[in-house]
Amino acid sequence: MAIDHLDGRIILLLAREPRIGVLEMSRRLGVARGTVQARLDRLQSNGVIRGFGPEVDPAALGYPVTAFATLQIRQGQGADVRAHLAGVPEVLELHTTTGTGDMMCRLVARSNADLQRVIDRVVGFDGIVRASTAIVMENPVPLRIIPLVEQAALGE
Amino acid sequence: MAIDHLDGRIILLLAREPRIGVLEMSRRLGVARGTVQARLDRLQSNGVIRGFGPEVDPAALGYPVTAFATLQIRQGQGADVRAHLAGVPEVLELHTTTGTGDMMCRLVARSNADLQRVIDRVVGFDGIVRASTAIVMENPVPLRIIPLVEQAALGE
DNA sequence: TGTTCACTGGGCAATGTGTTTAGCCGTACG
DNA sequence: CGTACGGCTAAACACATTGCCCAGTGAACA
Repeated sequence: MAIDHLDGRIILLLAREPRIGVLEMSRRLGVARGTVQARLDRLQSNGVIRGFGPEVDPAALGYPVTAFATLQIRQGQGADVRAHLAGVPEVLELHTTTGTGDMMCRLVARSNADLQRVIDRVVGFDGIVRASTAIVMENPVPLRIIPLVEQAALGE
Repeated sequence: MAIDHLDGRIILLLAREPRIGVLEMSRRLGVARGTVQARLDRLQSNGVIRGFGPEVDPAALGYPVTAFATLQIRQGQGADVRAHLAGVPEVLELHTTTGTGDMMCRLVARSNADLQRVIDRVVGFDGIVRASTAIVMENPVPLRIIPLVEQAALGE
């Protein structure tokens, strides 16, 4: 579960040049091909590397507006609300949280006007008592993992 | 910028089996290899597909706790705060938003106790006036893009 | 001491890649 | 009405990479 320095370098290399092959990696890292292959297999079966899915940009798909919505749920309706939200394509992510809200989700929309439609669809469900939305203006730090990988690879 | 049905199928296929090659894709989709190659190149230069970086699970790396923090920033300190937060490895993501808070970030930590350390580090900066944190308990809908791709591919 | 494990370095056949070619077809445009 | 263009197909080629095998080595450990 803990990763060592070589694992870290493999992930970092993969993050920088995803299309790179195992052979080229072994050359760059100065280790045998079999080693890289074994490490990669282990990282994947460990669950450290979940996959290599394409990173799709919602904005390029025509959904340039992102927002976060905090939802308050009627007691005992949690499961229904989850199923409802999972059925809305514009809901990219959903978490249940502690704090003032009960759930928090990430939404995208085609425009600010379209966001209204999305929100209506999200909250137009019986189990949801209240929603408060924050529209994202800028994204100074896009979702990243590399600094954490570096930390984990060095620290351990 | 808009994607058609074939683009959608390529992305979907890639999302399901990321390690698949261009040749195998062309076989499954029933089109020529050159077509798939051309589409993929276009999707990437379009920015629709940003890359194929490995998806790393913070939990498997030893950071099982996720939280969202809403930050209030002292006027005019935005740039400094961004730089500060970008330097914290446990800050996975940062947005500036409308609404009650000025910024919103996603944090990870090794434990609830460790989260305290992370938050202290995050808010231990002059430009940050106030922070309120919501700890994630469950993640019923992990970050996803496929439903949106399907929608974009069919609707357009 | 003996065993296990990770890594090395090599070899092999099979497969995929990058790239180019030519031909086909529908469409937009002069 | 004809033509030029863009997207797709199909095939070819040299080349690199993959998946898989093996034997040997060194370190950790019982």
